[in-house]
Amino acid sequence: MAKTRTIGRLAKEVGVGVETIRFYERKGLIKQPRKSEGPRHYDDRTLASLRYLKLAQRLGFTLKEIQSLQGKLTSKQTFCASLRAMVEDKLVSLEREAEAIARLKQELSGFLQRCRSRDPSLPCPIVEELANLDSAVVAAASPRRS
Amino acid sequence: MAKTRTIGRLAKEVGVGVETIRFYERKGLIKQPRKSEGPRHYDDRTLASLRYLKLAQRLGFTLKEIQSLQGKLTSKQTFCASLRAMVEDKLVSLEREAEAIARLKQELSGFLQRCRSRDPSLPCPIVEELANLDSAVVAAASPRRS
DNA sequence: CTTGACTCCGTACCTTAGTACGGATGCTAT
DNA sequence: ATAGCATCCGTACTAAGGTACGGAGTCAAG
Repeated sequence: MAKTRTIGRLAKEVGVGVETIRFYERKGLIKQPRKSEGPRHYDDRTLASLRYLKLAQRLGFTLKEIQSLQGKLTSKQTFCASLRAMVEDKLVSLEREAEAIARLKQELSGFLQRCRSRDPSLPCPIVEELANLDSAVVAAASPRRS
Repeated sequence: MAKTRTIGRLAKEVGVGVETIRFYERKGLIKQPRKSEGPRHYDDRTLASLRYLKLAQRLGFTLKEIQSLQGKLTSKQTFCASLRAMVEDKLVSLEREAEAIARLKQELSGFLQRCRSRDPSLPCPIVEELANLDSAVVAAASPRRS
């Protein structure tokens, strides 16, 4: 039940690299087993911590956020409240991100639309548009000295 | 018409820092005016290049993409084609990003839902869920030595 | 004539999440 | 006993897009 493993096996079990585990240790995200003459041995708690970390990461939390949440682990109550607050914040910021992406998609689609639905005998309107904006670009595109 | 300005005024006109302009110069994104005894003078072309760069950035292009597009500036034709290809790629990746964000929102909402709609006398189900996953976390939350 | 603002230039630093390197030592299988 | 991995540990590097710092020179106003 209380299995232990070396860092290499732990890495394989969690699906990360050995260097990644060392990196998490340095960051204080997981604890390092005490030194004991030769290779360190990682217990099930550390394995679980790592899995938890990876889950949180998959849910969009940064390592910093995960760490600050670990700092809230004084009681289940405060942990639950902090976790909920964090998830709520994350949802808000995801909403904002989604909106920004939608706006960009709109803008780029319009761009393409104008480019595709042009008179093929005329130059691309987008290029012309940029041309007005950026005479340097145009000069480079059709070199004629100024 | 052919106004010139020092780096500080250029920065203000475009709304970036002086250091940022130097950074773009080092990256080869805008050209540096030739040295002329004392402060360099930036012309309207450079101003336009910067505005163009900032527009492209606002549309979600990285500096690297912007640079590679500048490399395509041999003719309006190839420029137009490259630009269109890039915008199309960007739309595809935005679509993927939007989907990923939607999935995350789903997952996090479900999380909150389960946490909110619980029997208030029982412990938070999410915390319990994490508990099963991470005995180390729980041990830290309600310390009782193992 | 000196203070303050501006410029020039190189270099270092920041964030995020790792990855890579290199030498020393330890473990394992033949 | 020795070849060949694995581990330990510190340091440096990556991408992206800048930001900051330090010293030196220049310019205009008061």
